[in-house]
Amino acid sequence: MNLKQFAKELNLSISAVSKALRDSHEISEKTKQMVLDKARELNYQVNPFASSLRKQKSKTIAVVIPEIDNNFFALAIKGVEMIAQEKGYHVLIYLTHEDVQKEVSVTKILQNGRVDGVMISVSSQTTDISHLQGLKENGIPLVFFDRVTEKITAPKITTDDYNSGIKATEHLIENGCEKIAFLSVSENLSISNKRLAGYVDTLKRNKINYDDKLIIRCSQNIEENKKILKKLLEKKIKPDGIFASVESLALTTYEVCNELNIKIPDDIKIIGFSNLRTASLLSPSLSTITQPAYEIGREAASILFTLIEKSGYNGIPENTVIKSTLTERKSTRK
Amino acid sequence: MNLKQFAKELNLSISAVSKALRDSHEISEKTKQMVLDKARELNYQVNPFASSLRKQKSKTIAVVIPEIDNNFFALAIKGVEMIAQEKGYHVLIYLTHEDVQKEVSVTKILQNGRVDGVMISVSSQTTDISHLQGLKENGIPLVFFDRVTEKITAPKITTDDYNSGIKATEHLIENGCEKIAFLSVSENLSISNKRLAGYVDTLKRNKINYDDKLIIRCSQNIEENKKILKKLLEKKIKPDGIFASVESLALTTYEVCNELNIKIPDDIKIIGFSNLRTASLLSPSLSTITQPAYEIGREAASILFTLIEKSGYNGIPENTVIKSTLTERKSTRK
DNA sequence: CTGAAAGCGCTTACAG
DNA sequence: CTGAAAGCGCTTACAG
Repeated sequence: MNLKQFAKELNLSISAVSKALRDSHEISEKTKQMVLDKARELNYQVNPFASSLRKQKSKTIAVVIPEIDNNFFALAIKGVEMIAQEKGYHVLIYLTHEDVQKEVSVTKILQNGRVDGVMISVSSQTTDISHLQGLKENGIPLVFFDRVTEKITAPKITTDDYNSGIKATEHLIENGCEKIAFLSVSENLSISNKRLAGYVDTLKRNKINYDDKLIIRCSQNIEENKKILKKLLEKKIKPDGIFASVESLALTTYEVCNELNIKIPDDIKIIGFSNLRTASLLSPSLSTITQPAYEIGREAASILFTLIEKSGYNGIPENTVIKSTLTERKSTRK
Repeated sequence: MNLKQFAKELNLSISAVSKALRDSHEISEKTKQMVLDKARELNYQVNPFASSLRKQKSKTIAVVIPEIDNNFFALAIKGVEMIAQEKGYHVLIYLTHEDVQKEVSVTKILQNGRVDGVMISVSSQTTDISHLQGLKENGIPLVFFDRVTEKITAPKITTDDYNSGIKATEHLIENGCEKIAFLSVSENLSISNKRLAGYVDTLKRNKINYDDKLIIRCSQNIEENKKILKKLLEKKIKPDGIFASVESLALTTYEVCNELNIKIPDDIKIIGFSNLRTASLLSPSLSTITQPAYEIGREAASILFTLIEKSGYNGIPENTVIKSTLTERKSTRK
C-alpha cells in the first residue's frame, strides 16, 4: 500500500494525502479527517525509506558502547530508549567489545546518513580519535557519555569522576588503608583518567607514598584479570585496599580473594564503581560508588535530540556532570 | 557525494559505478578496481535509504524485549549483535517494559518495512497476540526467543524450561523442602508456563500437596514485590522453599529475608533462574538455573537471518531448545 | 562490457 | 485549499 493507491481510494491527489498525513496547514480540516480515518482503516504507514530519502532525516540515532553485559550500560540504554520512544526516534545499537577497530568500522558505517545522530561511550583502547572527528566533520551530531575524550569538542555527559576518585580513596584511607591498588580497565588510562587523578591527588594530599606499581592495568578478559590480581595478592606485602574503577574488576577481586582465602575487609578492603543491585547482598556487602546510569542515558539522549533538532542552537553545555553516590558497606569496614 | 558526482569523476555512467560497487559480473575487473579505488579515495558510501527504497530491503532487524537491565536480555542482545555485525545487519532495539500496549505500538511501527525481520521476547502481560499475528501476515519474518507464545507458528528459541522446572523443584525437595512457593512474574502465567508446569508435575509426582496459594504472581515493581513477599514470609506457617522463576525475584527474596531476619538456607531455601555473575558471591551463595543467554541470542539471530535470506526454505525447526544448567550452592543446602 | 531510462514511495516548491 | 511535477539517490531490466 502506497500513497498512490491511498490517494486513488479517496479521489484525492497524492500530494493532498501526503500533506494531510503530515497535518499541513494547507489542507482543510475536513480533508485531514477523511484522510486520517482512511489511514486507520487501511492501516496505512508511510514508507520510512522514501520519507528519509526525501527529507534527509532518518529519525534514528545510534548508540555505540563498549559492552552491554554491564549494568551501567544496560541502564544507560534504558534511559536512551525511553527518551527516544517519547520523541519518536529509533535506536540502533552497536557494541565495540572495547575494540578500537570495531569502533572505527562502526563510525565509518554511520557516516552514510543512516542516523541523525550518534551517542558514544568510547572503548578503553581508543587513543586516536580521527574516526570520531570524521563523524563530526560529516556534520553528524555527536554526544559522548561516560567514556569521553577531551580531544573533541562535543557535549559530554559524565559523572563527577574526579571527585568520586577522591571520595573513594579518602574512604579507604579513613578506614586504615595505606597501600591502595587502583584497578583500571583502560589501556591508555585516558578514559578513567579522572578517577585515577582523584586517587593520585588524594594519596599525595594524605602524604601517602605514590607507587606506580599499584596502578594495575587490567584487560577485558576475566581469566586474564584473575591472573593479574592473583599475582598482586599473593605477594607477601600485598595491598590493603583495592579501588576498582569498574564493576567487573571489583567482582574479580572478590573471586580471587575467595580463591586465595584472603578475608575482606580484614585482610583487604574493597570499594568499586558499580551499578550492581546485589552489592548489598554480597559476602561481604560491597562498598560502591554508584553512577546514575539511567539518568545519564536520558540526559545524553535529550542533549543529542536538542543537537539534532536545533542545529545552530548553542545553549548546550559542553560538559554535563551528574553526581555519583558513595555507599559504605562491609567491604571497607575498619 | 552521490553516485552521479562519483560517476562523473570517473567518466563512467551511474549504472556502471553502481554495478561495480556491488561487484556485478557485468563489469570488467579493471573498471571494478578503478571504482573501488575511487570509492575509498572519496570515502563514498551508498545512501542506505535510496538503496533500501529501491531494493525493498533494509538490512536491519528489530529486537523487542521486555527489559534490558537484566543479565539474560543484555547477554542475549550481545549474541544477536555479534551475529548481526558478521552478517552486515543493523540492530534496532525496542523495550516494552512488560507493557502490552508498548508491545502493540512497537509492532505496529515495525509493519512499515523499516526492518527485514523481528526478534521478540514477549511481555509478561501478553495474552492477545493479534499484533504479532499482524506482523507475520504482513510478511515480516518473526522469531521468538525465551518468552514465546504457542499461539503463533514461528521459530522459537528457548531453554528447556519444563525440564528445568522439574530439576529445580526436585532439588528443593531433595534438600527437605515440603512447602515450596513458585514466584512468577507473569500476569497470565502463559509465559513461564513451562517452568510452572515442571514445578507442579514434580510436586504431584512426589505426592506433595499442591497449593494454589503458593504460586505467587509478582509484578514489575520491586517495592510491590517486596510487600507481596513480606506478607508471604511473615506468616507463621511460611514456605520452606522458594523457586524464583526470574532473577529479580530471587534477589527480592534475599532482600526481604534480610529485612525479616529469616536465615537462608536454614529457615528457607532458595533457587532461582539467574544469569548473575555474583550468584556465587552472595551471602549465602545462590543456587541457580542458568540459561545460556548469549547462545540463545546468537541462535535466534542466526535463525532469523536464515528466515530472511532463504524465504521459502522450510528446514527451520519450529522449536530450538538449548539446555540450562543447575548449579547447587549454599542457598539450598540441607 | 557499458549506458539510458524507469521507478522504488515519498515531500515540497510552485502554480492555480 | 488542491494538484502536477520535480527530485531525493539508488538499482536493475533492457537495449546496444
